[in-house]
Amino acid sequence: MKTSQLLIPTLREVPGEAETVSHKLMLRAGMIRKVAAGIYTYLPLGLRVIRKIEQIIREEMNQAGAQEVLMPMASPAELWRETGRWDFYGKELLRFKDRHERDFCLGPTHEEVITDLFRREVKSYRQLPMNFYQIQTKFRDEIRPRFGLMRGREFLMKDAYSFDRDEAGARLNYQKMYDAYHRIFTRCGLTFRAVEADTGLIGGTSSHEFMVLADTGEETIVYSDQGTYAANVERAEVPSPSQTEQDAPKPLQIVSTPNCRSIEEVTAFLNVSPTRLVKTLLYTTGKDTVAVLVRGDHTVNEIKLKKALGVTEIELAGPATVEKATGAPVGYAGPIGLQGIQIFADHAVPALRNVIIGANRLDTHYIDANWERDFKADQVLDLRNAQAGDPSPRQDGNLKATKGIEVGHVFMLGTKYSKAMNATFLDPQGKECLAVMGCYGIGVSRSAAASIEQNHDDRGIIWPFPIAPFHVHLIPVSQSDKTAEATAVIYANLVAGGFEVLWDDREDRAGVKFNDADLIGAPFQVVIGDKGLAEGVVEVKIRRSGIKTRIVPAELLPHLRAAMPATNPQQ
RNA sequence: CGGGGCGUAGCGCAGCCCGGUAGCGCGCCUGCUUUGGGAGCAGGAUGUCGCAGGUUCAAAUCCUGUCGCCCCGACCA
Repeated sequence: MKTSQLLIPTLREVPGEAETVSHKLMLRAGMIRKVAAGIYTYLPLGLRVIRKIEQIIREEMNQAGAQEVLMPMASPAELWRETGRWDFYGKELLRFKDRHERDFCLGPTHEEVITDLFRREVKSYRQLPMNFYQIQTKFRDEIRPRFGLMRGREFLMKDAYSFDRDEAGARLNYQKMYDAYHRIFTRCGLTFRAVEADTGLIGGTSSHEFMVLADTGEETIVYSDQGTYAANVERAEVPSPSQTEQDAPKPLQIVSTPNCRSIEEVTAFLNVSPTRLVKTLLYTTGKDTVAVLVRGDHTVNEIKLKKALGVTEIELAGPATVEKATGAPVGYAGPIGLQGIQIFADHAVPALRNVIIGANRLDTHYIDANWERDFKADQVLDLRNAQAGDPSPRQDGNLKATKGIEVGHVFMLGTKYSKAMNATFLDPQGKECLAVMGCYGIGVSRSAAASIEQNHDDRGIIWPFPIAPFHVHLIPVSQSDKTAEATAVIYANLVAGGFEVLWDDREDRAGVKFNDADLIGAPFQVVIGDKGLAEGVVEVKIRRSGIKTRIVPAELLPHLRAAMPATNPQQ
């Protein structure tokens, strides 16, 4: 295809709205343009990448026995009320009324719609298992859309839903999807890792996330340095300490700690390590206030805390609440003498001896406080985030931490939705049984962005071959008939050879074309000019390595085919 | 929603503090030259200064309101 037939508005300067590499490069390469916050138009180059990823997904989903459907974007409130998610989903669910004042929403996910289809149309165990998927635009009214396609409000997602006769069947489907996801992301040229994950708003019994490893990722994942354990920190279990500190308890003392509100200030003032402190954080659940104790160098895992409290919303208490509960300003809360509120302690806390804690009084802390003797908690649980250096919960070494971008998520749903919506089938005995479900998502547009995060340099994008918008960027650098003719012949040959070729037929200078080609990131560049042709050669550049090879046009096709592996990232 | 910031030409920005009728770079258009890594010269077009009120002889500039966008936190493919 010629560039003159395509809208590819490359940008020399970086638009001010972009922060991350993928966002900047997608805008600069003319792949996307913003329409509203978190809402984008895909221009021809962007769409071609999306279609490539979709195609890989389709092939692997079909291969894994799933069937493609397409559900509506808008769905009626009744379905969502059946599962309770009309209320539970919150503001992220974009709602509207039709002309008859009936409530609708734009689908953020489609469990309700597919389960409704299933219960209407599937009656017998003979029809099971079934796995439906679609590739469709989702809408989630994100609190804060950002990073371009990375976190849009409108985005493309592949979602699949499996229905099985029993748990064992559901596990089999889950495994099939898990394996298919591995193949999909591998084919997309992504470096990724599957990790244990929290189930969030979708619910269900267990899940894995597929994380593209990138420093700009919004998720933190931990993995064992010797074994196979890997999990999102949201989810990662922290084993209870294997032993208690053996130091002899010293007498409790009260000390003045002027202007020491933070862990940093207290540790600096008293010249101790943060591990010697226990911090007391106050959370509100909307109606109650609770105190949470964690070691000074640990952080509270709010998901674990929510589960412990059996609530869906918690918030760090504001200054007024803290003062009311502790009688002191923020920074001096402690468990000793704390009246009328429940105290939760992370299980690292009881193993400590002679710790420093807030005294519920301005500019004052206790030192050498001891568990049981001086303070205790109503409950002791795993309440903190795992961090690098912690022992793996599978006893297979220690944890390391890294950042990831969530591009896929597989869930075992169990009967959560089939029960709520009465999605049943008849078993061989004629008995009504609930379908056992699973659901499986892939962020299609996010995967494109994630790939750029992993595959770029300071000149632009470096597409892995399978998802590149074009395979070859043809660059005629001389404005002569000779070059024009040679380019036309080479273009025809490459296309006949199965390559997707972008032919830069603009009358721009060579430098402009070279720069745009590097920015757009096709795996191969083929440069054709009078100088080379005089010697009977054209120049092939591999975008990833930058290696240039002079080659006779007749050898071009076999040369490119042989060089294809060099265009992909090494795993 | 809480905290911070920004809306001036297609893009990136200056001008605002201290009101006097809008500018720079890139891009775009025309011509000539140039043509293998973002060309040179000459000429040209483009703005209801986000929107609405208010103050003033006069508002991009001061005041009030409002909308949009970006960044930091809670949500998620």
